[in-house]
Amino acid sequence: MSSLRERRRQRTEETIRHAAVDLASELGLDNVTTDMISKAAGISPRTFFNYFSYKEAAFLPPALNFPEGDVERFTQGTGTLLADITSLMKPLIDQIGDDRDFVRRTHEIANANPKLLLLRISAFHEFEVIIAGLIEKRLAFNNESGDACHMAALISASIRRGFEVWVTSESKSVGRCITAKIEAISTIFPAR
Amino acid sequence: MSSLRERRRQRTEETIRHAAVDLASELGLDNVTTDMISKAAGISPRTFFNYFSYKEAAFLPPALNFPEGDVERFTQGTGTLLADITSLMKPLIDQIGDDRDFVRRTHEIANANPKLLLLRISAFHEFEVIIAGLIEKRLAFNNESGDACHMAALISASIRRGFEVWVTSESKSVGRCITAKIEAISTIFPAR
DNA sequence: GCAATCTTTGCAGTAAGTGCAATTAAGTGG
DNA sequence: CCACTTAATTGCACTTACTGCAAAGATTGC
Repeated sequence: MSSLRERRRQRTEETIRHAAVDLASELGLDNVTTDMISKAAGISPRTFFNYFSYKEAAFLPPALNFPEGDVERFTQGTGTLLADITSLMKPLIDQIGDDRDFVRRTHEIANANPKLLLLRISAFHEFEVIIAGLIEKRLAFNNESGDACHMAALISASIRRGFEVWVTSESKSVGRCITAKIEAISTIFPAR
Repeated sequence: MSSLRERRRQRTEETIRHAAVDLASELGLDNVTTDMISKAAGISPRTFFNYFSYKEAAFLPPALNFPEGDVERFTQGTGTLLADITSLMKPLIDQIGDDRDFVRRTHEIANANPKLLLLRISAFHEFEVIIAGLIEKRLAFNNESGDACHMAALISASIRRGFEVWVTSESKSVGRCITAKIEAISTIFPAR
């Protein structure tokens, strides 16, 4: 479909994000206003709210999406649950990208700001609910029993921790940090 | 220590809470302002913020506290983990109280309001972090191994679901709903 | 290059939340 | 009962987030 328009839009969004994070890294989120961000990004204050429906949204990662078909592949999968979850996560993890420094700075900003931290936490929770739904579908498809909600809780907790390890350390890639934590589940959770 | 002062304070807080919930049940949280709540509660708009640091706080349950000594009893406990968790939860559950209708109304308000829902979710998450800390201590005390974080994820998910069942159904008590969900963990989680 | 469509912007307005200083109420010690 | 301390309530002015609307500017498809 569109092209110039869409690219401009994405570029502007990036510009705003970076202006926001730069300012908040320096001054703390509480001392940064949407006016300051707008000025730094070279847009009008009103335009900020065309891109982000609330101030904090500029500091949150953009929504991740499963690629076409991956969801079906998972819900109808026949491998072990943990292996199939790991495959399902791979493309999502790739969307997090390689800009580790930027992610880390947003993480630091969030850790210093209760409101933003809360938004991150609830994003993880929403994710957990989605996973629970997928596992439920999968169990039904395979005529298996089990508490999808519990499994999702374990998986989501693992991913959250893997992500945290990645952000606060230097070495391994996101993918390796997260898959390591997911694998660790199998020690207390019967393989399926 | 104080007496009249403290009782007055608690009474005012209750009055505000009820005024807030009454209005929001009727009109939806978005259509209720702090000015409206203040007027309904018979206080000045400024006083509202002496009691609640943000509007939504008036719709959240007051913080629950473990009774003196219960934490130590748990971290040094020798029963099965799930049984001891259940005992630890009992007094907290009692603090939720018997005013099921009121709780249900706050629940309905939250379900219709993303911002409030998010605050509830993160309250559960904070709770999960606390539980993880306690389990970690307990494992260390008993020289046992295990991933406290995973166990806490399971327990917190169970409590959350038990609570939800209670709120959305009619029959059983909070305590029974929650303990039932905690017990269900043992089917996928080795007893300790 | 014209018409439809989307984006940006300015402006005016609502409501949340804060800091401060004055007033009023409660607790305490004599 | 009276001073004195301490806490609670309030009014006021102010900042900031966020919205609706309508006008102006840019993009696109034809």
